[in-house]
Amino acid sequence: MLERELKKGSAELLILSLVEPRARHGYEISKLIEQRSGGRLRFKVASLYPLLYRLEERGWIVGRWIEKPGERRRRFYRLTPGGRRMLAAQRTHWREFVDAVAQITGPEHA
Amino acid sequence: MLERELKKGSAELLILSLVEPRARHGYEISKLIEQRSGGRLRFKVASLYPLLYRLEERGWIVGRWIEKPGERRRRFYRLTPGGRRMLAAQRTHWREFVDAVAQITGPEHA
DNA sequence: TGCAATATGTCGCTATGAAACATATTCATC
DNA sequence: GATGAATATGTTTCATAGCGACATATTGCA
Repeated sequence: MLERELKKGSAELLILSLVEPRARHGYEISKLIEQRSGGRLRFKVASLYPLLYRLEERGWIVGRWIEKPGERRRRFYRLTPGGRRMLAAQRTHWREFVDAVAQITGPEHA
Repeated sequence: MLERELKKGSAELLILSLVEPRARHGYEISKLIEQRSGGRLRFKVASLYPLLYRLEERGWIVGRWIEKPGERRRRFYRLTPGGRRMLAAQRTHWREFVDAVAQITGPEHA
């Protein structure tokens, strides 16, 4: 149960958060995660793309190919209404999880 | 990299934190996690015991059978010096990870 | 021409969480 | 004295998923 909670509460939360304000493509998402975490967090392509497909399968995001002359083709993902609800739930979930870990590992029991 | 960070920073961190102040046995650890998290976090036996063996293999904890008359046999685990160093590293690691997630998912980029 | 950055994708390995199953003891209740 | 809940530890098997390595293609700069 523990790791399941974590997975639902972290990797997916990151993606959903990033596509919330605007549609983004995979490479952009991976760069954003790296930049905003100061290089501490990094998504490998073999993790990121399959995760995007899973999120799309579940109906939380939808991808759309954008092809412009003079640009490589990119697949932009945007949040669906269902994805928005999921994001809200996962934010709460993540907060609770972090609090729980703090309760268990905290110095108040030393 | 992301999930690896999580694993190092959560399940193992919980166990190491709990055996820090005193030696504890598996069942006690599982109950403590459940109690202190208000039932939100729960370790199944099929996760907990193999994890304890792994931590012992790596030399971070050592188990010792305690048998007293009128009591079931229980295996108490205590933190080793190496485990103590690992715990300190993982605490820092976890803090950094949580901060990084906050940076990425936070409202400051909306 | 060559190389870095951009952009997307797959294959195979490995780690691990968890359901289901298994065993045994202590203690309170009926 | 029987029944069952709580205590206590363990294994087998399965599903999930991250990641290293590999593959492909374009843009733009030196």
